[in-house]
Amino acid sequence: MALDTAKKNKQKQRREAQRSGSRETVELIFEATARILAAHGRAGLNTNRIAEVAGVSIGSLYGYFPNKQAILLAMARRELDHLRDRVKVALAPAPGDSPIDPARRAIRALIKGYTARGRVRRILMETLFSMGGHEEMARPVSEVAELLRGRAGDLLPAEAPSPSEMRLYVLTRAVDNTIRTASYENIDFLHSTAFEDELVRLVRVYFLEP
Amino acid sequence: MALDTAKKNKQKQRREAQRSGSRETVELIFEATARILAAHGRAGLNTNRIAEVAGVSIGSLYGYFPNKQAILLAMARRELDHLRDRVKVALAPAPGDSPIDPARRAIRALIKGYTARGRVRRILMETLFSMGGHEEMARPVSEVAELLRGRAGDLLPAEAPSPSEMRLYVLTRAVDNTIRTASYENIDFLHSTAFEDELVRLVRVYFLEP
Amino acid sequence: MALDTAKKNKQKQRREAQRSGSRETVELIFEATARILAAHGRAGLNTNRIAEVAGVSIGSLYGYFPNKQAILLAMARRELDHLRDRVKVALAPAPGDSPIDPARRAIRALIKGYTARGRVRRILMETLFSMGGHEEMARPVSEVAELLRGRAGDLLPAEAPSPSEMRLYVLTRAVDNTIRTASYENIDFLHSTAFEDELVRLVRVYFLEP
Amino acid sequence: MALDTAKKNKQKQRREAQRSGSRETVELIFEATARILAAHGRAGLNTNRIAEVAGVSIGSLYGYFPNKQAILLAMARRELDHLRDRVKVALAPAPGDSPIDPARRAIRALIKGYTARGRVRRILMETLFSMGGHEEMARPVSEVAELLRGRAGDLLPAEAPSPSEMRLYVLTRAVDNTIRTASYENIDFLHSTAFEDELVRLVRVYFLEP
DNA sequence: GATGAATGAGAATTCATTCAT
DNA sequence: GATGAATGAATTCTCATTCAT
Repeated sequence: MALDTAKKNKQKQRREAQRSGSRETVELIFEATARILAAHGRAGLNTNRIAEVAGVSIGSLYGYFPNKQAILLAMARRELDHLRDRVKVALAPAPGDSPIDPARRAIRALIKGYTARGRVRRILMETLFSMGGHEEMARPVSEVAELLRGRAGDLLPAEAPSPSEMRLYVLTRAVDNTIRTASYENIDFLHSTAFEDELVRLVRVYFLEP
Repeated sequence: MALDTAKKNKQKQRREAQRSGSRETVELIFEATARILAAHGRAGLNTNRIAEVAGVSIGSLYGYFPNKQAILLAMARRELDHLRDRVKVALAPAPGDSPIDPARRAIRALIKGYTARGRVRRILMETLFSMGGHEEMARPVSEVAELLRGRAGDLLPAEAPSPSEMRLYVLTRAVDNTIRTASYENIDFLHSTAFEDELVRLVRVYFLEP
Repeated sequence: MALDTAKKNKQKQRREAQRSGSRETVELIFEATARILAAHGRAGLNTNRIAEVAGVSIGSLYGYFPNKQAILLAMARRELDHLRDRVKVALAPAPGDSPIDPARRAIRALIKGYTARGRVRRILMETLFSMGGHEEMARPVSEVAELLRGRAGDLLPAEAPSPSEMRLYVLTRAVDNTIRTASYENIDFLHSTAFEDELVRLVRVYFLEP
Repeated sequence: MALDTAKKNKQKQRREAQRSGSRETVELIFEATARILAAHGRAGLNTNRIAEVAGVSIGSLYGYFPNKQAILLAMARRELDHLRDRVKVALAPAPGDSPIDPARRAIRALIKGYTARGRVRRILMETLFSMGGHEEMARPVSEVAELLRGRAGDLLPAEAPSPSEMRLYVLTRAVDNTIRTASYENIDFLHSTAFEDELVRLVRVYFLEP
């Protein structure tokens, strides 16, 4: 279903209504959705169930979200933003950093982030994905790539070539996707230092070599 | 419906597949499914529509597949196998190959493979994915990794270290997923030589550097 | 569907019965079901038809009952309870009773009860039956047998032997089933005094003779 | 398994060719139906399954029976006739019989008959029943009643009143139905001598007392 | 704003039966 | 007669969404 079919024309009586109730109700809905997703998968998710688990009336739920997709979408975006934030924090320069340290911290953040709430995360991403949210999914990684581009001077040795946009594209996607896939496959070395080292090595040689 | 909630306990008394006209009917069903998926997405797909477009009765359709999921699953597997086969062919040694040539050919095959039937492919993969087919999705890539492991002697210079299993894991996933994501995002340089070169470089430096 | 193949594993997230308008809606559904059963038999009964005749949406119907069987079951139980109540009332001691009078009244109640709504009753009992409700069907008769056991002192002459459990079993089933069968066969003497007398005699001689 | 079965079906199409193919096929169909009924109940029965289990093609099945009901009906009639025959044999005078002995033998035959193939029997009877076969179901009992009527002189003491038609009706139904119900309820004293004695007593007092 | 009963289009699936081979 | 692939009407049940209170 195309994104543009949502009845956005409806007056959004939600926004932040009373500040207190609104915020909490949305949170209850998110939590309920996550719980159902974790326990019963996407096929087991329906709005009536969400409302029930959230302890909110179905009517209220529709006061906060125009339709079911919107709930999943909002959650997906939030998830995406959280992880992006953590990666950005990891990439921030720290006193005593060697050039590769930020990369290592970012990789760690990704591994941790992708592992947490695995099933729910995956379903949310699929939802976003199947709604045509490709750009949206790519956005956090793009932002990180952009960040790296700006900090290339700091992160790379003077003699290293300034990375092209495409190179940053490939590198960020390679790292991000490899970790994501590994977490989905639930490989046994996912949390090993060796795996982290291997990814760090990928970054190092790919960036530094001519 | 998730696999774990499937009604497996139901009596499977359906007349077994492999009727006489099997081949063609199955093909008709696959084609119809692909066409509907391309035109209306996963949400627009229903068995009655498939049967109608395929020019087959709904009863017949259920003579060949036990349920809707099974159709998608079979298609997903086929898709996976096709691409894996193309990659394997690409990796086969050819006279006059330089060490990196097989990799380049494989990368080309992947780019071409992921681009073809993009939307349908994606939906099929999501289906497989959401049914817990993680292992299954990983299988083709694993097979390729295994193949590379066996041919390391041919492909790598004598002085290069024999790649560990983990290194092969990271490399194959990095390449595969980067191309996949790029095709989903439909980036503009997807079919450029520069992109291909960049990926070839990824393989080269990652394998050859210490 | 037999009880043992029922899909119990399905998520029962249906909004629980006892909605506000419950009483009337349930009644409408029961009436519609009875009407259809009477006119078209069990094979002519389907949930859409029930909803239509009841003037209720199909969705509402499923808000009150989890499936078609449940409707039939609830009706069967109610039918069973009604008749049992009538028989119990008939068995209650009345001033000026001769020892056999309660039995005669009970027999009358049974004949009347089994005759009313004949076809519908029969189908309901078959349903209950075919779902393994043997115990349930036997319950009302058992209760009556128990009641009789408790009142044996009142009902039997002092010199009569206190009836064994088995004797009560045989007697209650004999009477109940004979009337039931007669009503199904629709024999012509069903409402004759002679038939009633014959059954009364059965009770009398069976209880009083050594 | 599936393919194996299919092939076996094919090659077995020969075996007993001309001979009493008809007779045996019908038997195979009956057996298959009984087996399915026993294992999966009426809801689990469908013509394709019958054909499969019987090792007969669905087309053949329809060569022997015009529709599904007809199969059940024929089986029900056969079942009914079997039991009636056994009861008749039991009632036949035997040298050294006391007046009540035939009744006792008949009761034994009924208990045994109703216990055997319990579930299948029940479903067959329900089917016959729900198709309006009340008369048919009553026929065997009526025949027995008629037989008893003809033999009243032998069976009853000279001073006993000749039983009226209605009396025979009540007695035969009382005995038959009580045993039937007891077998459905699967009561624990079903096969006890006490139960048999109780029923014999029912017959005795009901017939002999004024 | 909240509630939750009601709605009903729509989807999956079944299975008795036919008929060309 | 036998075969079994094909048929498709019919049925159950779901669930996103609405709206009167």
